[in-house]
Amino acid sequence: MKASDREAAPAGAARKVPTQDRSKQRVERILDAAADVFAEVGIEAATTEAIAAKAETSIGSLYQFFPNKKAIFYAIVARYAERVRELFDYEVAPIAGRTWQEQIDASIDVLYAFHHVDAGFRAILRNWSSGEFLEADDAINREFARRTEALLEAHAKALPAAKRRVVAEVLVETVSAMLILSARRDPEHGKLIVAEAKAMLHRYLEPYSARPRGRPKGTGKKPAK
Amino acid sequence: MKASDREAAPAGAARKVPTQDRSKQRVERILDAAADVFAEVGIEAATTEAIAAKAETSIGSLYQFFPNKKAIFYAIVARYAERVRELFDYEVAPIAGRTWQEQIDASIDVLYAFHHVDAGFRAILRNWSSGEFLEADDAINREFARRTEALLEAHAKALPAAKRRVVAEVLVETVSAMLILSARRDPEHGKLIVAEAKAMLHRYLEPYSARPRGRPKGTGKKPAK
DNA sequence: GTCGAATGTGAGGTCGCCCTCACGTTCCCG
DNA sequence: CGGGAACGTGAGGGCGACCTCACATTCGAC
Repeated sequence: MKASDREAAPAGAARKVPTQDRSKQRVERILDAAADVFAEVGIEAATTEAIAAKAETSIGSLYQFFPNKKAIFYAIVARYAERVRELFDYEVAPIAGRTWQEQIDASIDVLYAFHHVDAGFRAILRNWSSGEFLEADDAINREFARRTEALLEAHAKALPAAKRRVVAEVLVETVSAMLILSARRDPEHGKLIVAEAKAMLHRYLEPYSARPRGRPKGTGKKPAK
Repeated sequence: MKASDREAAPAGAARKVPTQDRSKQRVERILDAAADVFAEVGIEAATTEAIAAKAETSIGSLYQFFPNKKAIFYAIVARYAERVRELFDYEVAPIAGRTWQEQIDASIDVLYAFHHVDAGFRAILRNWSSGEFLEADDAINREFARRTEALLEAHAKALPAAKRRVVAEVLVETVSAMLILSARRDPEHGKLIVAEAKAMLHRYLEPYSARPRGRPKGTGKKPAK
């Protein structure tokens, strides 16, 4: 990807949309391969030839469905964003009977597993370079943050509405950073990091949490204020 | 920078070292220009021609002192690492009479200012792509973490030695993430983020801090354990 | 002032990468 | 089974980026 591509096709310019099953699968294979290649060598250094090769198809096919490399990138981002949305809606949604600490821990565990299942994900999510791509990263995290705000509204009764946005941003960005850090270390140490991150967030959010007095689980210590 | 550069000169291969003042200044100008260009368009998309143009010199001169683009990149990383070391040694070092909370706040403020003074810094520090460059980023943060460990040893008496490394890593990575996030937002909102980050770290570190009982500033609540 | 070394220059060689296009293959509908 | 549409292929055009090299300029010691 060269600097001069800056003004290339907007996102998914005029191209065939696959109608047959065969080609739908091919498109999926291309996306999978692209995610792998991006993760391995970086987005800019990834070549369409390498992607096609890994997808076991020809460049011609690749360019039949994607107008250019950028479009492939954005298609992957869209796919990830969709997965993240689903994850949030089905896995991170609050479960009745959980304490908010358990809720946090469970959410982090879910995201941790997601990061580790799809090696491309964590690479794509953060490890790109120029401003244009950072936009996409930020967009995903903003979406995260928006949904986190909703969770805060439900759970963190002691948190004034005006501060919700900042707190949500800080939370999302911290969790992202911790998961990425943890993925960079060996699994054992990575788990320590995740555990420590959980502890940090517990202590951070404690003053914001609604505190129905006299919970049986409580340690007996009083809330900070 | 193409994928095939992977095996290029190790870092600073055989090249003239500047002996005259004129050329020393030129090398500095090239590094400054390169930092700017990297920050603007990303590392991979940056071209040696653009760097030379911004440094108001010719490509020929550039290649007289640097064997290839990678070498320029690593020279910048080394320069930044050096500045960060100095920052840590002279600005983040503990000051007698400060509470540990004040120490944290002051350190973050110093790093915040550093990030904002040198626009290239924050861009370089995180926004690069392929694995090779991530190495360099991680290396800098490991160095940060090592020095933070030393600070923890001095300040966080309640923190067992075995946990120091994880805590230092979590701290460094969190601060990095928060500063980068804050730089992505407009300055006003950015300051809110920094303030919130400080609050988070205060609460996080509280149980680890040495707690000479009966401090006048204390809220009276007992540490979590 | 003289001369050799250090430094500066930029047109152009070379190469890798993006993407096209003309042609071959598979699918599907009646 | 026939024909048209969808799909698949890969050699190669074109372009831009890295880096070289032959030559020009400046520096500094004597």
